[in-house]
Amino acid sequence: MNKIIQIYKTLYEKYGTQGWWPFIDSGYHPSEYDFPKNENQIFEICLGVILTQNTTFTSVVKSLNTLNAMNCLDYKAIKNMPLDTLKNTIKPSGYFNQKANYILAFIDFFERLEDKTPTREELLAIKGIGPESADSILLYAYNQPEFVVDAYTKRLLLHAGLIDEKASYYAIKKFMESEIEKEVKDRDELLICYQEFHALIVAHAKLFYSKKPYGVGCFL
DNA sequence: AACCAGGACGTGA
DNA sequence: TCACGTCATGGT
Repeated sequence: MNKIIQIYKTLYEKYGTQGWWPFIDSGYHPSEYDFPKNENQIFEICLGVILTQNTTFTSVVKSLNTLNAMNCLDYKAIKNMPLDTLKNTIKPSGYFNQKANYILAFIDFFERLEDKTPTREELLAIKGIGPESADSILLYAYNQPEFVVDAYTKRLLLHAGLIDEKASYYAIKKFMESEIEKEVKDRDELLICYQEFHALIVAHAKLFYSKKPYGVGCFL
């Protein structure tokens, strides 16, 4: 058993299943993996992914709640909103000028997609969708086994001495995927592992890797 | 008051 | 390719 799997098991035993991705009406869904249930939930995840870029999810929830109260938590309604109204609604999530346009660009793509699963390259071609957002969308909205790397992941792995300071997003992603796939062979099991692992890293890092010096008190 | 948040883009070297 | 500035609100 390699170190990455050891870290996963330790975090899983400590914090349990995280139930990502959370929805506005039903919240987190620990130990339930039959998600998303419908197209609306797929879009809600994608919307949340864009809004949470470099922003706390509690700020994103404010924006999503407001949209929900306006009966605008779906792509058709958002597409028909005046741009200034959309910007105002998502203002608590920060970068509202950029994110409003990112959301509209994603909706254009989403409409053409029908019910197909997008590729990573297609997602990366959308303005506002970078590596982490593409992987988050694939992992949580489309149940594709793509490991998500975020600032917390890099911090944790750096502190554990498992990666180099200047390791790229893609290098870290492939490192994690190859280590995990050495142990997890079943595709469904792999998907759940990727989904839980990223969520567990965020849960753990919020406690030990959000303020400098990073990693103080970390038991890994 | 400074720092960080479930990053991405545009620019210049 | 990559380092750097910019985008913006909100919590600690």
